[in-house]
Amino acid sequence: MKKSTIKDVAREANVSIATVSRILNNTGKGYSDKTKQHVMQTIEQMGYFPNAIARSLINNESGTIGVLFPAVSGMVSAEMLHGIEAAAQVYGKSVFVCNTLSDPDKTKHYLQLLYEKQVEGVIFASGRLTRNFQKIVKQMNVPFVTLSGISDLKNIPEIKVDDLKATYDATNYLIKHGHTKLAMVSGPPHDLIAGTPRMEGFKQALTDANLPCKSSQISWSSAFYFEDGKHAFRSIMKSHPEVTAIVAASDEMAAGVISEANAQGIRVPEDVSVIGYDNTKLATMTVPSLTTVSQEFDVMGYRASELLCQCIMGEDTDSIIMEHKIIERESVKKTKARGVV
Amino acid sequence: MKKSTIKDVAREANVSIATVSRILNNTGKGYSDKTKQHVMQTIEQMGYFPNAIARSLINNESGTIGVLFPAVSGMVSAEMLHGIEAAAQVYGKSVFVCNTLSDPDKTKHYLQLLYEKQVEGVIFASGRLTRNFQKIVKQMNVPFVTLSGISDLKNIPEIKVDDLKATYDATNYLIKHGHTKLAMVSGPPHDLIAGTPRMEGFKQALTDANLPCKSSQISWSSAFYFEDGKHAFRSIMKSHPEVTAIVAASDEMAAGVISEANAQGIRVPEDVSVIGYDNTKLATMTVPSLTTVSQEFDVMGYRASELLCQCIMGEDTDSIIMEHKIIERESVKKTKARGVV
DNA sequence: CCTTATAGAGTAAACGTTTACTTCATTTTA
DNA sequence: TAAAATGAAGTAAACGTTTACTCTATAAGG
Repeated sequence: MKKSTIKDVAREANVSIATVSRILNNTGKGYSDKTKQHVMQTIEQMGYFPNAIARSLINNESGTIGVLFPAVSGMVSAEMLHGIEAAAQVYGKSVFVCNTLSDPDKTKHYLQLLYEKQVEGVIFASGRLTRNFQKIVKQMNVPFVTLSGISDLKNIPEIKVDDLKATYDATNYLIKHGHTKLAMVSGPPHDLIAGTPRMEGFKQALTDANLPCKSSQISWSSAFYFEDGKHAFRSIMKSHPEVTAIVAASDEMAAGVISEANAQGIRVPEDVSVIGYDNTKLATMTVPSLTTVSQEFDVMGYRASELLCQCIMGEDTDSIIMEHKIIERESVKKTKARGVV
Repeated sequence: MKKSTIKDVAREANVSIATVSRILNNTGKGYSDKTKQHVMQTIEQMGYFPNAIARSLINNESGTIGVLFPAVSGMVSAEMLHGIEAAAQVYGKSVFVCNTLSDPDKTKHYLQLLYEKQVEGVIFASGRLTRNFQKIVKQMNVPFVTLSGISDLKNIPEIKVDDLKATYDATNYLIKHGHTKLAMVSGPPHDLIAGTPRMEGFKQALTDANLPCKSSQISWSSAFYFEDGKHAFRSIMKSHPEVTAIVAASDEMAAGVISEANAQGIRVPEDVSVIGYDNTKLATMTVPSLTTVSQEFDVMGYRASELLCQCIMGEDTDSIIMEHKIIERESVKKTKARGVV
């Protein structure tokens, strides 16, 4: 049973296709109330739905946007995507998801695909938009937005939190609670998104507080996972057993720290305090629950999507630095009063 | 700068659009090697990319599939989506994501949207495809697949694990490890996907082992989250303090159980053993780490997507019951030998 | 050397819409 | 009452492709 088209409707209702089209688009002109009713009725009973592809072709508007993620598995991407989709819906856009696996070839391939599919804009999430992609991005000639990532290209709005500042604040939070022997478990230092800036924030906070700040106070791993946190904390404890507070570059790492501390008979927060980063659901599930820096990923996704849609409509827009805040739970202990928050 | 079309390429290369088209589609006929090279070169230098929308229109193949989730946030959906996208890519399809928020109106709206966008198939994930949707599904006339959900409609292949059997096995695992006083923390009993069958599996295992099985041994909540697990365990401990083992309907709930146990000074697994469900990443992060029933969501997503693409190509296919297995970690204690696994 | 295959390349219709332009009947205006 | 204005409705071109069909020149066959 072939799908019915506007032609079928027109024939069935004894009007021209132009009339049907005008009625469907509610132009308000070009038909009488009577014919409108009649046509609507035939449409209803035929179960006709317009073909969005044909529409796109002539209107030159696909009504779609593309989202590139390194990988959609993982809480962070999931929440972002949720927000992205929600905002897109509001603006009447559909969302194509793409998993680049951080592979430049795959990324380029997806960009081409999105180009061919005539997407009206692209959200580039959690990755680095390098010069490599400049050519295709330029060719596509549609708005791009980076979400929690970085762009080597000019004039691409960004939605992100200020990682440096957030980590600075996290570190400072520990200091304000009386801690003076701090260490950090971090991701890879060459990760310009979540590595470098967070490490930098940690160092600056220490320096500004006139506390010692040696590079050995930072133990980094190749990623931000649970196991990475465990290992990093283990090595910190070897080299700096005097430490009383840890800033972790992700909640997962913080959970790893807690788990390892547990294994070593170190109590959290009595012996060592831990502050996390991300405020994922996980932060509520650890024992003790995690004090952490909140990044509202769903909101970030929403804002990114919103921003993109506004760009698409030709409004001019600007980058958004999301606010962060510290969510206080149970993993940080006040050591001695010292200008408490 | 307008996008260049096949016409522009044709003009530039001094050939007809038909020739360009044939070359692009690699038909192998209708052009000489020389012209092919020449045309490819002009294409390259013009930065031309074919318009997939125009192609779709004439070929009547959109190259897209749609995925409906109650919400893409959350580990489970995220992993599924990852698998879905991966398989779709292999089959050359792009993926539209939709968040229904379990709202029937929204769901219907999305189905219509997907219909208009001419998707070639739909994956209905983690939800119930009710009679409500029968009409539109029929009209769409494209393959549907349910993923970890249920369908009231006939002839819709399903990809799921046998929840009843999996919970039966989980319960049995505890029994085999010498536990005789069991309880369950469950989701809502009217949830036909993850509620009813899991409770049923628990009961059957007890019955088959000739153990007492009163409904008070199951404490259920309205959802499957951490807090739900906490509360449920609390109420179990009130009514059945003798219990030595808990089967939880999700890892999050199990984490809640562990957390609550901790708060009450009950040791896991020494005093009470816990088995989870899902084998999410969370299962490795609890202290102690969770023994749990593995559902490989990414694989499930992949298989669902694969199945759908096969349906699209007209192959006939059948539902897939995924295997489950029990991942042994630290949250279950062997009480006394009794025909151990 | 003439007929017939063959292969390169072009023409134009089709896909399902939208929309500028036209036609025609009815109403308004002077 | 004739001219002008209005509004309903139709005609056909356009969007960027694919493809069946056609045309022409060259190669093959007798």
